[in-house]
Amino acid sequence: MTIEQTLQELTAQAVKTLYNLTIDPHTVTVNDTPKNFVGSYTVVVFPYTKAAAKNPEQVGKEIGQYLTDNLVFAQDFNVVKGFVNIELTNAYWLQTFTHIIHHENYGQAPASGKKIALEYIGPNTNKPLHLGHIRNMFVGHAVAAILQANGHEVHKVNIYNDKGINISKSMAAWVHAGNGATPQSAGLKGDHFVGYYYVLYNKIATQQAAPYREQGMEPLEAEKLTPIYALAQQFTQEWEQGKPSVRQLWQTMNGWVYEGFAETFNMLGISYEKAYYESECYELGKKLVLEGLANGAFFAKPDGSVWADFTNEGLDQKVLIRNDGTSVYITQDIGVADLRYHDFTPDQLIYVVGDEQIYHFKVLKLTLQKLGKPYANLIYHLYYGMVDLPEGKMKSREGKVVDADDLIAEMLQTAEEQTRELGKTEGMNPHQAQQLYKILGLGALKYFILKVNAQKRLLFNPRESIDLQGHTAPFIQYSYARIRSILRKFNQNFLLPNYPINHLHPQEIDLITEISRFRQAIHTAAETYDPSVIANYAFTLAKSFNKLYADLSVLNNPDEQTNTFRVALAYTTARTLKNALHLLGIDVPERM
RNA sequence: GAUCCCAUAGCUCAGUUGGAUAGAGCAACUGCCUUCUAAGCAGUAGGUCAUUGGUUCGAAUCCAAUUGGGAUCGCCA
Repeated sequence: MTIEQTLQELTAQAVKTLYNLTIDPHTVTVNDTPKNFVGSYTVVVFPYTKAAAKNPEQVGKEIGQYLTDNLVFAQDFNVVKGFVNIELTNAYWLQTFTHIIHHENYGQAPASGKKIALEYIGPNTNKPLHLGHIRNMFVGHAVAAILQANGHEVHKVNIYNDKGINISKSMAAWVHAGNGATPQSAGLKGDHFVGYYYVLYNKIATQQAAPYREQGMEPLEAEKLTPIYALAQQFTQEWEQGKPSVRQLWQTMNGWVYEGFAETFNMLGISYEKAYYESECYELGKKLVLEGLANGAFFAKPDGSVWADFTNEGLDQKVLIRNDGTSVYITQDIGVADLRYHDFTPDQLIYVVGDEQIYHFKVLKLTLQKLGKPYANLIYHLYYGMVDLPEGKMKSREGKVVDADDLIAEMLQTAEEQTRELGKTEGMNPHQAQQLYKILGLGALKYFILKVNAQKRLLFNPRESIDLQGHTAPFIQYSYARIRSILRKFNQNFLLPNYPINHLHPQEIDLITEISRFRQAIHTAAETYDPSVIANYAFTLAKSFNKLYADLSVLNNPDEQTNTFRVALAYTTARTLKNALHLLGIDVPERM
């Protein structure tokens, strides 16, 4: 039982004994005592003043006394208004700390038996990754790690939207204007190479559509009349028919893209256990839809298209198979869900996908319910907000995007410049220095994105480089590196079973308190699927250590016991910082 | 038109199941490196928690309305 739970139980007992009021211990509010008051935990007693028929101050004193009398670890208490602040004994803190230092994986929950399949990344194969994917990857990776730390079995999977009109557009432009070029001949990363032709397609289509638009036609309609669109459309149909030359070209261009993606994933430390491909799932999706049509879950329109009706659920009708018999986006997701369910038999299917698709996943869930699938209710759409540029939302078609690879390169460069400026590379060989730039640059980028609650929109200004000071990953990494430096200097065994320290410094207690919160932080982050909980936790812990470091000496105290104890405390802090950052996919340097 | 999301310091964000005087970082200003790494620490200044009403001992937090911003409602993905 945690100390909070103990305090809840005892408060319920106190209320029963003192005022003959029976309450559920879970309803007792126990908070961390704010910094400007004395104490560690605070019990709120306002709710019991009526039953006690006394003022809050009086009730606080009585309950405080009861708690102090009945809790071994209670040292003292004070009452401010209706708040009872409990001070705990040094013995409690030492015991807490001893427990943590002996548990390398403190914070990790025991196995829950819950199995989760988590989908993330989900790129289209017609263009390179951008800042939106970066947020997706960081959030997905972090949430997976956090759920794992909370005891769940997590299977990370990816989905490639590898077929359809957008890929056909890149193909059409390449056939139209590529002259047999390859990424090698063009000197481009594969995904950028294919993306170049996607942008080129849009240029050509815009040019060809100009006369129609001048007649007042909508751009989307005008595009459909262009020869380049006709070619893309033709590829799409021939692809569905399985025409070998089209399949061959498709495979080649997708192959280039996958090579490019792999490089970026590798750079970012992003991985997945299994990839699904739309091209391999849409037929299963169609089959399931047709089964639904046969058993009356869906209906057909006169033109042959297949629909689901959600008007009873307050939504619209939704097309599932087009009148030409081809599948739409949701059709593949039906097939993917089915495959994934049978691959992993998970207890939950998490989809890390942007909030623009909230409606899509609502419909997907309802569609699977209509099909009577057991996994319909396992679906959880973990959505994140769009990334805004100062000018507004990113738009791929207009080339208004922040490219992932460019951004990574800029971060490494920023990290290098600042590191050199501070003269931190002294004594490092070029390889070590490069490693450090990467740890710091990518750490700063990941932290910048993950410290914001994933569901909120994120503002990114490409003209202002991401800070390396303040509320950032390097701040936390710096605390870690400082501690590593101390440990190198100390160079003795400090894992003693007992610390005969009678006078714990308040800042030492603060730090132990902060370290001990890691378990709760993981729990909260997992429950809310929110990496920012961990990001903020790590920052608070680092700050707490930095303050102690500035005010007290860790290893230059006159008495050896204090040195040993503080080094152990620093060691545990570093370990916790490292573990916390690891959950965010962020590395730590030994020196910086 | 309908559904959903958001609104906290100049800027970017925290703020637990409702709890004390709403907190950080950046930017501005002031101190602190002969002692363990100054990517740090301490301090000053900065707020009508969008507005109004309601529930409550207590509301940034819950409810309603209003205002402003955004997303979605494609035989795009």
